[in-house]
Amino acid sequence: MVILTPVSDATFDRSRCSVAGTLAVVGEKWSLLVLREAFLGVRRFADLQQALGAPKAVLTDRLATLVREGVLSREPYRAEGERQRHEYRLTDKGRDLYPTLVALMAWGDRYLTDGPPPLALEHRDCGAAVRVALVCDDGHEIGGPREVRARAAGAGAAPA
Amino acid sequence: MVILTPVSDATFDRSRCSVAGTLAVVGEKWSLLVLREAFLGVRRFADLQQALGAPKAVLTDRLATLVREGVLSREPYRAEGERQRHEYRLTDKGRDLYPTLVALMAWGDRYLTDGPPPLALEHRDCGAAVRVALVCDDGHEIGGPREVRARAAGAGAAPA
DNA sequence: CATGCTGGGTTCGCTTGCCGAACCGCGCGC
DNA sequence: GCGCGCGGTTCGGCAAGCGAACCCAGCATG
Repeated sequence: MVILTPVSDATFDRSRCSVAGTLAVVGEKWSLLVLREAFLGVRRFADLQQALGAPKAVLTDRLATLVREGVLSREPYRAEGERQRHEYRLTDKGRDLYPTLVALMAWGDRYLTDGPPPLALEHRDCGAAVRVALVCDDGHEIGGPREVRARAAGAGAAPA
Repeated sequence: MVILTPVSDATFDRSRCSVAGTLAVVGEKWSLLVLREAFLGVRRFADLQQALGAPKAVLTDRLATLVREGVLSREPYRAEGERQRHEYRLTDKGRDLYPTLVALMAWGDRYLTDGPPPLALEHRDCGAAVRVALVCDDGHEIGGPREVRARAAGAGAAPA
């Protein structure tokens, strides 16, 4: 007897869910905040540490993970009369996490902050405010989850 | 003397950053996965527990947090000849986290999965695939972080 | 009535992770 | 050579996550 959730859409293989997978990469504490700093242009260990206030050991670990996962790259540089150091910069893979960060920020701006948002994003070309939108490939803008249907990949019969 | 990072855009007050704030609400382990299930229509404790495989105690705690934060509501119900139970359902505040989940999922679909995504989202009206996009209020679609400028709230030309 | 079953938790040890502070090592300027 | 500062690593303590065991209400069964 299989007592699964009675919800039709909910019968898919959680173990390979993309949300879980992404969280396995960037879901640990500090990871997404490191990326926020990266998007703000912070690249050096000391600057990250000061901006975040995270323990050095944790920061070291998070950076190593993000580099290993290909979200950041660790590249040598040397400043005027100093020894060689490394800096951490976003890869294309990392840059593609931008919408996720913006979505998190937008929610916080709306529900956690009163008054103007602490950080405003504007389109470099036209100066207008930037926001995240759900759209479908036919060009419709989507208001919320109710307008969306989820379909599992093995949409025939896949017992878990 | 304030020694902040030399990076121009990076000088804003991290302590009230909306990304950090949002993560304080949904950034703990399992929280976003609970919400994923919620968006799939899973509402009952036992169903959540089975779907996620999280320890009961943690799940209890996450649900309580999400209810306290107003992301979920805890509502009594009673099924045919059973005693009264509670179910957890998304509030509007919770529903507004949908783009965040979709963004996380999209990234995982792209970089973590080969082949078709485990879960496909389609527009209920037209059947076309759903994706998350960055747009500006003038209607331009934005390709990535390079096209965006961040401005701190306290900075010079900030209209209230 | 006593008994058992089931859903929704709570409690209990154990392990893992996070934390701040201390320590270390390399390369540079002196 | 000496000291210094960046970029870590190490260390002890605390908090969170973990699976398993336990608990309690209420319905069903005998």
